[in-house]
Amino acid sequence: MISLVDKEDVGRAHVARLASLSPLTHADLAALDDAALNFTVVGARREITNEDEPASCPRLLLHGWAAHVREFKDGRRQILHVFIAGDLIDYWSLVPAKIVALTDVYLAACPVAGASQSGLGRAYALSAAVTQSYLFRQIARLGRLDAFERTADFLLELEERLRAVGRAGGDSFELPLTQETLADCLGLTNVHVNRMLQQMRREGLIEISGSRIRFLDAERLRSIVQVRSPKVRRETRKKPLSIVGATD
Amino acid sequence: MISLVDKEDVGRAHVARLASLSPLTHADLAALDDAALNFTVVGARREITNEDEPASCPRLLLHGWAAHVREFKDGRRQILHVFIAGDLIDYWSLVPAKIVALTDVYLAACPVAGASQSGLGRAYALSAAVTQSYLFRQIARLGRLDAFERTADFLLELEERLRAVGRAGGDSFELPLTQETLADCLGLTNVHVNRMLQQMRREGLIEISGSRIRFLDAERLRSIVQVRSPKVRRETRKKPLSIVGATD
DNA sequence: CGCGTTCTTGACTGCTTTCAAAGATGGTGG
DNA sequence: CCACCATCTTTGAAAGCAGTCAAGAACGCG
Repeated sequence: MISLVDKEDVGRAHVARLASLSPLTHADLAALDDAALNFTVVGARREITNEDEPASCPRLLLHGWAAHVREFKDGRRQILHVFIAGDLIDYWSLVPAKIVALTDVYLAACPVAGASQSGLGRAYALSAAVTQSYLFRQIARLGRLDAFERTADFLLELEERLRAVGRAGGDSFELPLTQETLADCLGLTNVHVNRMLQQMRREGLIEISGSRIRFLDAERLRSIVQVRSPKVRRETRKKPLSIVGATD
Repeated sequence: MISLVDKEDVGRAHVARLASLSPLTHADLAALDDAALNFTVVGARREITNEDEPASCPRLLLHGWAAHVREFKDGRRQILHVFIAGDLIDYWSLVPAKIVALTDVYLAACPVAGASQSGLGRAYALSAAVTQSYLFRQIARLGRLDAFERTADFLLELEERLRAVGRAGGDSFELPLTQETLADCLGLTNVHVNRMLQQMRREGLIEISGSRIRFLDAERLRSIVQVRSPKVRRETRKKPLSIVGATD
Protein backbone atom coordinates (compact mmCIF):
# COMPACT_ATOMS: atom_id res chain seq x y z
CA MET A 1 0.00 0.00 0.00
CA ILE A 2 1.17 3.47 -0.86
CA SER A 3 1.71 5.74 2.08
CA LEU A 4 -0.25 8.90 1.67
CA VAL A 5 1.05 12.31 2.47
CA ASP A 6 -0.98 15.07 3.98
CA LYS A 7 -3.24 16.68 1.48
CA GLU A 8 -2.01 20.11 2.37
CA ASP A 9 1.51 18.95 1.78
CA VAL A 10 0.83 17.88 -1.75
CA GLY A 11 0.79 20.92 -3.92
CA ARG A 12 2.71 23.35 -1.79
CA ALA A 13 6.24 22.74 -2.97
CA HIS A 14 5.67 23.59 -6.61
CA VAL A 15 3.85 26.78 -5.75
CA ALA A 16 6.65 27.81 -3.44
CA ARG A 17 9.25 27.10 -6.05
CA LEU A 18 7.57 28.74 -9.01
CA ALA A 19 6.47 31.76 -7.02
CA SER A 20 10.02 32.27 -5.85
CA LEU A 21 11.17 32.39 -9.46
CA SER A 22 8.67 34.91 -10.69
CA PRO A 23 5.71 36.72 -9.13
CA LEU A 24 2.53 34.85 -9.97
CA THR A 25 -0.89 36.27 -10.68
CA HIS A 26 -4.06 35.01 -9.07
CA ALA A 27 -4.84 33.25 -12.32
CA ASP A 28 -1.48 31.54 -12.23
CA LEU A 29 -1.97 30.38 -8.66
CA ALA A 30 -5.45 29.16 -9.44
CA ALA A 31 -4.13 27.21 -12.41
CA LEU A 32 -1.48 25.61 -10.23
CA ASP A 33 -3.96 24.69 -7.53
CA ASP A 34 -6.24 23.30 -10.17
CA ALA A 35 -3.50 21.17 -11.66
CA ALA A 36 -2.52 19.83 -8.27
CA LEU A 37 -6.05 18.65 -7.62
CA ASN A 38 -5.85 15.70 -9.87
CA PHE A 39 -2.45 14.19 -9.63
CA THR A 40 -1.14 10.84 -10.72
CA VAL A 41 0.71 8.52 -8.42
CA VAL A 42 3.70 6.61 -9.68
CA GLY A 43 5.10 3.94 -7.42
CA ALA A 44 8.73 3.80 -6.40
CA ARG A 45 11.01 2.26 -9.01
CA ARG A 46 8.46 2.74 -11.76
CA GLU A 47 9.33 4.59 -14.91
CA ILE A 48 7.82 8.03 -15.42
CA THR A 49 9.26 8.35 -18.88
CA ASN A 50 11.60 6.28 -20.94
CA GLU A 51 13.72 6.60 -24.03
CA ASP A 52 11.09 5.05 -26.26
CA GLU A 53 8.05 7.00 -25.20
CA PRO A 54 8.84 10.62 -24.43
CA ALA A 55 6.56 12.57 -22.13
CA SER A 56 3.45 13.98 -23.75
CA CYS A 57 3.61 17.16 -21.73
CA PRO A 58 5.62 18.82 -18.97
CA ARG A 59 4.79 17.68 -15.45
CA LEU A 60 5.00 19.10 -12.01
CA LEU A 61 6.51 16.86 -9.39
CA LEU A 62 4.26 17.49 -6.41
CA HIS A 63 5.77 15.02 -4.02
CA GLY A 64 8.52 12.46 -3.90
CA TRP A 65 11.84 11.96 -5.61
CA ALA A 66 12.63 11.08 -9.21
CA ALA A 67 15.78 10.73 -11.28
CA HIS A 68 16.85 11.12 -14.85
CA VAL A 69 19.03 8.09 -15.32
CA ARG A 70 21.26 6.80 -18.09
CA GLU A 71 22.04 3.13 -18.24
CA PHE A 72 24.85 1.42 -20.09
CA LYS A 73 24.69 -1.92 -21.77
CA ASP A 74 27.02 -3.47 -19.23
CA GLY A 75 24.98 -2.42 -16.24
CA ARG A 76 26.74 0.75 -15.30
CA ARG A 77 24.33 3.49 -14.40
CA GLN A 78 24.55 7.24 -13.95
CA ILE A 79 21.89 9.50 -12.54
CA LEU A 80 22.08 12.70 -14.52
CA HIS A 81 19.72 14.77 -12.43
CA VAL A 82 17.54 14.32 -9.38
CA PHE A 83 14.07 15.82 -9.20
CA ILE A 84 12.50 16.80 -5.90
CA ALA A 85 9.10 18.11 -4.91
CA GLY A 86 8.31 21.31 -6.72
CA ASP A 87 10.47 20.56 -9.73
CA LEU A 88 9.33 20.83 -13.27
CA ILE A 89 9.95 17.75 -15.38
CA ASP A 90 9.92 19.42 -18.74
CA TYR A 91 12.91 18.38 -20.68
CA TRP A 92 12.05 17.34 -23.35
CA SER A 93 9.72 15.70 -25.64
CA LEU A 94 12.67 16.50 -27.84
CA VAL A 95 15.38 14.72 -25.90
CA PRO A 96 14.16 11.28 -24.96
CA ALA A 97 15.08 10.51 -21.39
CA LYS A 98 14.48 7.78 -18.89
CA ILE A 99 13.06 9.20 -15.70
CA VAL A 100 12.22 6.89 -12.84
CA ALA A 101 10.48 7.38 -9.54
CA LEU A 102 12.92 6.93 -6.68
CA THR A 103 10.09 7.02 -4.17
CA ASP A 104 6.35 7.05 -4.63
CA VAL A 105 5.75 10.15 -6.62
CA TYR A 106 2.84 12.52 -7.19
CA LEU A 107 2.69 14.11 -10.59
CA ALA A 108 0.42 16.70 -12.14
CA ALA A 109 0.16 17.98 -15.67
CA CYS A 110 1.85 21.31 -15.95
CA PRO A 111 -0.66 24.10 -16.55
CA VAL A 112 0.13 25.96 -19.75
CA ALA A 113 1.20 29.52 -19.22
CA GLY A 114 -1.78 31.57 -20.33
CA ALA A 115 -0.45 34.84 -21.66
CA SER A 116 3.14 34.34 -22.68
CA GLN A 117 3.84 37.32 -20.45
CA SER A 118 2.29 35.66 -17.44
CA GLY A 119 4.44 35.14 -14.42
CA LEU A 120 3.95 31.45 -14.92
CA GLY A 121 5.62 31.52 -18.32
CA ARG A 122 8.60 33.30 -16.91
CA ALA A 123 8.73 31.00 -13.95
CA TYR A 124 8.95 28.05 -16.32
CA ALA A 125 11.77 29.65 -18.25
CA LEU A 126 13.65 30.44 -15.08
CA SER A 127 13.03 26.98 -13.79
CA ALA A 128 14.70 25.57 -16.87
CA ALA A 129 17.64 27.90 -16.39
CA VAL A 130 18.02 26.89 -12.77
CA THR A 131 17.86 23.23 -13.71
CA GLN A 132 20.57 23.82 -16.26
CA SER A 133 22.77 25.43 -13.65
CA TYR A 134 22.46 22.27 -11.57
CA LEU A 135 23.56 20.26 -14.58
CA PHE A 136 26.66 22.43 -14.75
CA ARG A 137 27.29 21.85 -11.10
CA GLN A 138 26.92 18.12 -11.59
CA ILE A 139 29.49 18.20 -14.38
CA ALA A 140 31.99 20.14 -12.31
CA ARG A 141 31.37 17.85 -9.36
CA LEU A 142 31.95 14.67 -11.31
CA GLY A 143 34.85 16.05 -13.26
CA ARG A 144 36.98 17.66 -10.60
CA LEU A 145 35.88 16.85 -7.06
CA ASP A 146 37.12 13.79 -5.24
CA ALA A 147 34.74 11.36 -3.57
CA PHE A 148 34.55 13.18 -0.27
CA GLU A 149 34.04 16.58 -1.79
CA ARG A 150 31.53 15.21 -4.25
CA THR A 151 29.44 13.70 -1.52
CA ALA A 152 29.54 16.88 0.54
CA ASP A 153 28.65 19.07 -2.42
CA PHE A 154 25.77 16.86 -3.42
CA LEU A 155 24.30 16.84 0.07
CA LEU A 156 24.64 20.60 0.24
CA GLU A 157 22.90 20.97 -3.09
CA LEU A 158 20.02 18.81 -1.96
CA GLU A 159 19.66 20.68 1.29
CA GLU A 160 19.62 23.99 -0.54
CA ARG A 161 16.99 22.83 -3.00
CA LEU A 162 14.84 21.16 -0.37
CA ARG A 163 15.00 24.20 1.83
CA ALA A 164 13.72 26.34 -1.02
CA VAL A 165 10.52 24.31 -1.10
CA GLY A 166 10.16 23.93 2.63
CA ARG A 167 11.35 20.36 2.75
CA ALA A 168 14.42 20.99 4.88
CA GLY A 169 13.66 22.04 8.41
CA GLY A 170 16.38 23.52 10.58
CA ASP A 171 19.51 21.71 9.59
CA SER A 172 18.08 18.33 8.70
CA PHE A 173 16.05 16.79 5.93
CA GLU A 174 14.62 13.52 4.71
CA LEU A 175 16.87 11.78 2.23
CA PRO A 176 14.96 8.75 1.04
CA LEU A 177 17.73 7.48 -1.21
CA THR A 178 19.72 4.32 -0.71
CA GLN A 179 23.47 4.63 -0.71
CA GLU A 180 23.48 2.81 -4.00
CA THR A 181 21.25 5.46 -5.54
CA LEU A 182 23.48 8.11 -4.04
CA ALA A 183 26.39 6.34 -5.67
CA ASP A 184 24.63 6.48 -9.03
CA CYS A 185 24.29 10.23 -8.60
CA LEU A 186 27.91 10.68 -7.60
CA GLY A 187 29.63 8.38 -10.04
CA LEU A 188 30.96 6.27 -7.18
CA THR A 189 30.32 2.79 -5.83
CA ASN A 190 27.87 2.21 -3.02
CA VAL A 191 30.73 0.93 -0.91
CA HIS A 192 32.71 4.09 -1.30
CA VAL A 193 29.72 6.32 -0.67
CA ASN A 194 29.28 4.46 2.56
CA ARG A 195 32.87 5.11 3.52
CA MET A 196 32.54 8.82 2.76
CA LEU A 197 29.40 9.09 4.88
CA GLN A 198 31.14 7.23 7.68
CA GLN A 199 34.01 9.64 7.48
CA MET A 200 31.66 12.62 7.63
CA ARG A 201 30.09 11.15 10.73
CA ARG A 202 33.42 10.50 12.37
CA GLU A 203 34.47 14.06 11.63
CA GLY A 204 31.30 15.42 13.19
CA LEU A 205 29.99 16.86 9.95
CA ILE A 206 26.73 15.00 9.67
CA GLU A 207 24.44 12.70 11.57
CA ILE A 208 22.19 10.11 10.03
CA SER A 209 19.21 8.47 11.65
CA GLY A 210 16.95 6.43 9.45
CA SER A 211 16.47 8.37 6.27
CA ARG A 212 16.97 11.69 7.97
CA ILE A 213 20.25 13.48 7.63
CA ARG A 214 21.41 16.37 9.75
CA PHE A 215 24.21 18.82 9.15
CA LEU A 216 26.19 19.27 12.32
CA ASP A 217 28.59 21.74 10.81
CA ALA A 218 27.24 23.10 7.54
CA GLU A 219 29.90 25.76 7.45
CA ARG A 220 32.76 23.32 7.49
CA LEU A 221 30.95 21.15 5.00
CA ARG A 222 30.75 24.08 2.64
CA SER A 223 34.39 24.94 3.09
CA ILE A 224 35.35 21.40 2.16
CA VAL A 225 33.90 21.78 -1.27
CA GLN A 226 35.61 25.04 -2.03
CA VAL A 227 39.07 23.72 -1.41
CA ARG A 228 39.44 20.31 0.04
CA SER A 229 42.24 20.77 2.50
CA PRO A 230 44.82 23.52 2.45
CA LYS A 231 47.77 21.21 2.74
CA VAL A 232 46.90 18.20 0.63
CA ARG A 233 46.10 20.09 -2.49
CA ARG A 234 48.36 23.08 -2.62
CA GLU A 235 47.42 25.89 -4.88
CA THR A 236 48.69 24.41 -8.10
CA ARG A 237 49.72 27.33 -10.20
CA LYS A 238 48.60 26.09 -13.54
CA LYS A 239 48.71 28.23 -16.60
CA PRO A 240 45.40 30.07 -16.71
CA LEU A 241 43.06 29.07 -19.47
CA SER A 242 42.18 32.67 -20.08
CA ILE A 243 44.14 35.88 -20.18
CA VAL A 244 43.36 38.67 -17.79
CA GLY A 245 44.66 41.54 -19.90
CA ALA A 246 42.62 44.10 -21.79
CA THR A 247 39.80 42.68 -23.85
CA ASP A 248 40.59 42.75 -27.54
CA MET B 1 48.38 38.82 -35.94
CA ILE B 2 45.17 36.94 -36.16
CA SER B 3 45.00 34.39 -38.92
CA LEU B 4 42.01 34.99 -41.10
CA VAL B 5 39.73 32.31 -42.39
CA ASP B 6 38.18 32.36 -45.80
CA LYS B 7 35.31 34.74 -45.98
CA GLU B 8 33.06 32.10 -47.42
CA ASP B 9 33.94 29.84 -44.56
CA VAL B 10 32.78 32.29 -41.95
CA GLY B 11 29.05 32.16 -41.75
CA ARG B 12 28.39 28.76 -43.23
CA ALA B 13 28.50 26.58 -40.17
CA HIS B 14 25.72 28.28 -38.26
CA VAL B 15 23.43 28.26 -41.26
CA ALA B 16 24.09 24.58 -41.79
CA ARG B 17 23.39 23.81 -38.18
CA LEU B 18 20.27 25.86 -37.70
CA ALA B 19 18.80 24.82 -41.03
CA SER B 20 19.31 21.19 -40.11
CA LEU B 21 17.28 21.75 -36.95
CA SER B 22 14.32 23.43 -38.57
CA PRO B 23 13.49 24.55 -42.10
CA LEU B 24 14.32 28.23 -42.48
CA THR B 25 12.51 30.85 -44.49
CA HIS B 26 14.22 33.24 -46.85
CA ALA B 27 13.81 35.91 -44.24
CA ASP B 28 15.51 33.70 -41.68
CA LEU B 29 18.42 33.01 -43.99
CA ALA B 30 18.74 36.66 -44.86
CA ALA B 31 18.78 37.57 -41.18
CA LEU B 32 21.52 35.02 -40.55
CA ASP B 33 23.61 36.23 -43.46
CA ASP B 34 23.10 39.75 -42.27
CA ALA B 35 24.22 38.92 -38.78
CA ALA B 36 27.29 37.13 -40.05
CA LEU B 37 28.37 40.19 -41.99
CA ASN B 38 29.56 42.08 -39.00
CA PHE B 39 31.17 39.71 -36.61
CA THR B 40 33.44 40.32 -33.68
CA VAL B 41 36.79 38.65 -33.28
CA VAL B 42 37.88 37.42 -29.88
CA GLY B 43 41.46 36.28 -29.57
CA ALA B 44 42.42 32.89 -28.20
CA ARG B 45 42.40 32.70 -24.40
CA ARG B 46 40.27 35.81 -24.10
CA GLU B 47 37.05 35.77 -22.16
CA ILE B 48 33.83 35.98 -24.14
CA THR B 49 31.75 36.15 -21.02
CA ASN B 50 32.48 35.86 -17.35
CA GLU B 51 30.65 35.34 -14.12
CA ASP B 52 30.48 39.03 -13.34
CA GLU B 53 29.24 40.37 -16.63
CA PRO B 54 26.73 38.07 -18.30
CA ALA B 55 26.24 38.27 -22.04
CA SER B 56 23.94 41.01 -23.22
CA CYS B 57 22.44 38.84 -25.93
CA PRO B 58 22.76 35.39 -27.46
CA ARG B 59 25.61 34.97 -29.93
CA LEU B 60 26.37 32.80 -32.87
CA LEU B 61 29.80 31.25 -32.92
CA LEU B 62 30.76 31.59 -36.57
CA HIS B 63 34.24 30.20 -36.36
CA GLY B 64 36.65 28.84 -33.80
CA TRP B 65 36.36 27.02 -30.51
CA ALA B 66 35.14 28.22 -27.15
CA ALA B 67 34.50 26.64 -23.78
CA HIS B 68 32.27 27.14 -20.80
CA VAL B 69 34.67 26.66 -17.95
CA ARG B 70 34.37 26.49 -14.19
CA GLU B 71 37.38 27.23 -12.06
CA PHE B 72 37.94 26.34 -8.45
CA LYS B 73 39.76 28.40 -5.91
CA ASP B 74 42.63 25.94 -5.74
CA GLY B 75 43.31 25.94 -9.46
CA ARG B 76 41.31 22.94 -10.50
CA ARG B 77 39.38 23.56 -13.66
CA GLN B 78 36.55 21.82 -15.48
CA ILE B 79 35.30 22.59 -18.93
CA LEU B 80 31.55 22.10 -18.80
CA HIS B 81 30.84 22.41 -22.49
CA VAL B 82 32.74 23.06 -25.68
CA PHE B 83 31.34 25.31 -28.38
CA ILE B 84 32.25 24.83 -32.01
CA ALA B 85 31.46 26.74 -35.20
CA GLY B 86 27.74 26.97 -35.72
CA ASP B 87 26.85 26.76 -32.06
CA LEU B 88 24.57 29.14 -30.30
CA ILE B 89 25.99 30.67 -27.14
CA ASP B 90 22.74 31.54 -25.48
CA TYR B 91 22.75 30.27 -21.98
CA TRP B 92 22.13 32.47 -20.13
CA SER B 93 21.94 36.01 -19.12
CA LEU B 94 20.27 34.22 -16.25
CA VAL B 95 23.02 31.81 -15.34
CA PRO B 96 26.30 33.67 -15.21
CA ALA B 97 28.99 31.64 -16.89
CA LYS B 98 32.60 32.05 -17.84
CA ILE B 99 33.10 31.34 -21.51
CA VAL B 100 36.54 31.66 -23.01
CA ALA B 101 37.84 31.50 -26.54
CA LEU B 102 40.01 28.41 -27.00
CA THR B 103 41.11 29.65 -30.40
CA ASP B 104 40.54 32.89 -32.18
CA VAL B 105 36.81 33.13 -32.44
CA TYR B 106 34.34 34.91 -34.68
CA LEU B 107 31.10 35.92 -33.02
CA ALA B 108 27.94 37.49 -34.31
CA ALA B 109 24.88 38.78 -32.51
CA CYS B 110 22.10 36.30 -32.80
CA PRO B 111 19.28 37.61 -34.99
CA VAL B 112 16.01 37.66 -33.09
CA ALA B 113 13.44 35.23 -34.36
CA GLY B 114 10.89 37.41 -36.13
CA ALA B 115 7.56 35.70 -35.81
CA SER B 116 7.68 33.35 -32.88
CA GLN B 117 6.52 30.73 -35.36
CA SER B 118 9.47 31.32 -37.63
CA GLY B 119 11.74 28.44 -38.37
CA LEU B 120 14.47 30.41 -36.71
CA GLY B 121 12.63 30.47 -33.41
CA ARG B 122 12.17 26.75 -33.50
CA ALA B 123 15.75 26.21 -34.54
CA TYR B 124 16.87 28.13 -31.46
CA ALA B 125 14.69 26.04 -29.20
CA LEU B 126 15.94 22.84 -30.74
CA SER B 127 19.48 24.05 -30.52
CA ALA B 128 19.04 24.53 -26.78
CA ALA B 129 17.62 21.03 -26.48
CA VAL B 130 20.51 19.53 -28.40
CA THR B 131 22.98 21.40 -26.25
CA GLN B 132 21.27 20.04 -23.19
CA SER B 133 21.56 16.52 -24.50
CA TYR B 134 25.31 17.04 -24.78
CA LEU B 135 25.39 18.15 -21.17
CA PHE B 136 23.72 14.89 -20.24
CA ARG B 137 26.28 13.00 -22.24
CA GLN B 138 29.06 14.87 -20.50
CA ILE B 139 27.63 13.93 -17.11
CA ALA B 140 27.37 10.26 -18.03
CA ARG B 141 30.86 10.34 -19.47
CA LEU B 142 32.44 11.87 -16.39
CA GLY B 143 30.43 9.79 -13.99
CA ARG B 144 30.74 6.32 -15.38
CA LEU B 145 33.29 5.99 -18.15
CA ASP B 146 36.93 5.29 -17.44
CA ALA B 147 39.67 7.44 -18.91
CA PHE B 148 40.02 5.51 -22.14
CA GLU B 149 36.30 5.35 -22.79
CA ARG B 150 35.89 8.99 -21.87
CA THR B 151 38.52 10.09 -24.32
CA ALA B 152 37.05 7.96 -27.09
CA ASP B 153 33.52 9.17 -26.43
CA PHE B 154 34.58 12.79 -26.40
CA LEU B 155 36.44 12.50 -29.68
CA LEU B 156 33.45 10.77 -31.23
CA GLU B 157 31.15 13.50 -30.01
CA LEU B 158 33.35 16.20 -31.47
CA GLU B 159 33.57 14.41 -34.79
CA GLU B 160 29.84 14.03 -34.94
CA ARG B 161 29.23 17.67 -34.17
CA LEU B 162 31.92 18.93 -36.51
CA ARG B 163 30.66 16.73 -39.30
CA ALA B 164 27.18 18.23 -38.91
CA VAL B 165 28.58 21.64 -39.77
CA GLY B 166 30.95 20.49 -42.46
CA ARG B 167 34.06 20.76 -40.34
CA ALA B 168 34.97 17.09 -40.40
CA GLY B 169 36.01 15.80 -43.80
CA GLY B 170 36.22 12.09 -44.43
CA ASP B 171 37.39 10.59 -41.19
CA SER B 172 39.57 13.39 -39.91
CA PHE B 173 39.15 16.83 -38.41
CA GLU B 174 41.05 19.73 -36.94
CA LEU B 175 41.28 19.56 -33.17
CA PRO B 176 42.98 22.77 -32.10
CA LEU B 177 42.99 21.93 -28.41
CA THR B 178 46.02 21.20 -26.29
CA GLN B 179 46.03 17.99 -24.33
CA GLU B 180 45.70 20.05 -21.21
CA THR B 181 42.48 21.58 -22.49
CA LEU B 182 41.30 18.14 -23.46
CA ALA B 183 42.07 17.07 -19.91
CA ASP B 184 39.94 19.91 -18.58
CA CYS B 185 37.06 18.64 -20.68
CA LEU B 186 37.51 15.06 -19.57
CA GLY B 187 38.17 15.53 -15.89
CA LEU B 188 41.62 13.98 -16.27
CA THR B 189 45.20 15.20 -16.08
CA ASN B 190 47.07 16.25 -19.17
CA VAL B 191 49.52 13.42 -18.52
CA HIS B 192 46.82 10.81 -18.50
CA VAL B 193 45.11 12.19 -21.59
CA ASN B 194 48.41 11.83 -23.32
CA ARG B 195 48.66 8.21 -22.28
CA MET B 196 45.16 7.48 -23.52
CA LEU B 197 45.90 9.06 -26.89
CA GLN B 198 49.13 7.09 -27.12
CA GLN B 199 47.22 3.93 -26.40
CA MET B 200 44.68 4.73 -29.09
CA ARG B 201 47.51 5.24 -31.53
CA ARG B 202 49.21 2.00 -30.56
CA GLU B 203 45.95 0.16 -30.99
CA GLY B 204 45.46 1.62 -34.44
CA LEU B 205 42.36 3.55 -33.50
CA ILE B 206 43.49 7.05 -34.32
CA GLU B 207 46.29 8.95 -35.97
CA ILE B 208 47.40 12.42 -35.01
CA SER B 209 49.44 14.78 -37.12
CA GLY B 210 49.74 18.31 -35.91
CA SER B 211 46.33 19.39 -34.78
CA ARG B 212 44.56 17.06 -37.16
CA ILE B 213 43.15 13.83 -35.83
CA ARG B 214 42.02 10.91 -37.94
CA PHE B 215 39.87 7.95 -37.00
CA LEU B 216 41.41 4.79 -38.35
CA ASP B 217 38.71 2.54 -36.99
CA ALA B 218 35.67 4.57 -36.01
CA GLU B 219 33.60 1.45 -35.60
CA ARG B 220 35.86 -0.05 -33.00
CA LEU B 221 36.12 3.32 -31.30
CA ARG B 222 32.37 3.44 -31.00
CA SER B 223 32.18 -0.08 -29.66
CA ILE B 224 34.65 0.82 -26.93
CA VAL B 225 32.32 3.36 -25.48
CA GLN B 226 29.31 1.08 -25.40
CA VAL B 227 30.99 -1.56 -23.33
CA ARG B 228 34.66 -1.25 -22.74
CA SER B 229 35.88 -4.76 -23.18
CA PRO B 230 33.81 -7.92 -22.93
CA LYS B 231 36.13 -9.61 -20.51
CA VAL B 232 37.33 -6.92 -18.15
CA ARG B 233 33.95 -5.62 -17.18
CA ARG B 234 31.58 -8.51 -17.08
CA GLU B 235 27.92 -7.81 -17.23
CA THR B 236 27.42 -6.89 -13.61
CA ARG B 237 23.91 -7.89 -12.79
CA LYS B 238 22.99 -5.09 -10.49
CA LYS B 239 19.55 -4.69 -9.16
CA PRO B 240 17.71 -2.58 -11.70
CA LEU B 241 16.81 0.90 -10.61
CA SER B 242 13.43 0.59 -12.20
CA ILE B 243 10.86 -2.12 -12.43
CA VAL B 244 9.78 -3.54 -15.75
CA GLY B 245 6.34 -4.75 -14.68
CA ALA B 246 3.00 -3.23 -15.56
CA THR B 247 2.80 0.50 -15.10
CA ASP B 248 0.73 1.49 -12.12
C1' DC C 1 68.74 29.64 -34.00
C1' DG C 2 66.80 30.11 -29.33
C1' DC C 3 63.09 30.06 -26.32
C1' DG C 4 58.70 28.84 -24.44
C1' DT C 5 55.03 25.80 -24.84
C1' DT C 6 53.40 21.34 -25.50
C1' DC C 7 54.09 16.49 -25.68
C1' DT C 8 56.07 12.22 -23.87
C1' DT C 9 57.78 8.87 -20.65
C1' DG C 10 58.93 6.50 -16.21
C1' DA C 11 58.60 5.64 -11.33
C1' DC C 12 55.90 6.01 -7.49
C1' DT C 13 51.88 7.16 -4.67
C1' DG C 14 47.25 6.96 -3.40
C1' DC C 15 42.32 7.05 -4.18
C1' DT C 16 38.62 4.19 -5.62
C1' DT C 17 36.94 -0.18 -6.96
C1' DT C 18 36.35 -4.97 -6.39
C1' DC C 19 35.29 -8.93 -3.84
C1' DA C 20 33.49 -11.10 0.05
C1' DA C 21 31.10 -11.56 4.15
C1' DA C 22 28.96 -10.11 8.29
C1' DG C 23 25.65 -6.94 10.62
C1' DA C 24 21.44 -3.94 10.70
C1' DT C 25 16.89 -2.75 9.32
C1' DG C 26 12.21 -3.01 7.99
C1' DG C 27 8.24 -5.24 6.42
C1' DT C 28 5.32 -9.60 6.35
C1' DG C 29 2.94 -13.36 7.88
C1' DG C 30 2.28 -16.65 11.43
C1' DC D 1 4.84 -10.26 19.33
C1' DC D 2 8.21 -12.88 17.10
C1' DA D 3 10.56 -15.28 13.27
C1' DC D 4 11.93 -14.69 8.73
C1' DC D 5 13.33 -12.69 4.55
C1' DA D 6 14.97 -9.27 1.44
C1' DT D 7 17.28 -5.15 1.25
C1' DC D 8 20.46 -2.12 2.77
C1' DT D 9 24.58 -0.88 5.39
C1' DT D 10 29.13 -1.76 7.09
C1' DT D 11 33.87 -3.50 7.18
C1' DG D 12 38.36 -5.48 5.63
C1' DA D 13 41.83 -6.90 2.32
C1' DA D 14 43.69 -6.69 -2.16
C1' DA D 15 43.97 -5.00 -6.91
C1' DG D 16 43.89 -1.41 -10.32
C1' DC D 17 43.31 2.99 -12.35
C1' DA D 18 44.58 7.66 -12.45
C1' DG D 19 47.32 11.33 -10.28
C1' DT D 20 51.80 13.34 -9.04
C1' DC D 21 56.44 14.48 -9.77
C1' DA D 22 60.23 15.08 -12.64
C1' DA D 23 62.87 15.38 -16.67
C1' DG D 24 63.76 15.07 -21.42
C1' DA D 25 62.12 15.51 -26.43
C1' DA D 26 59.57 17.74 -29.97
C1' DC D 27 57.35 21.51 -31.82
C1' DG D 28 56.30 26.23 -33.31
C1' DC D 29 57.23 30.96 -33.33
C1' DG D 30 59.87 35.12 -33.61
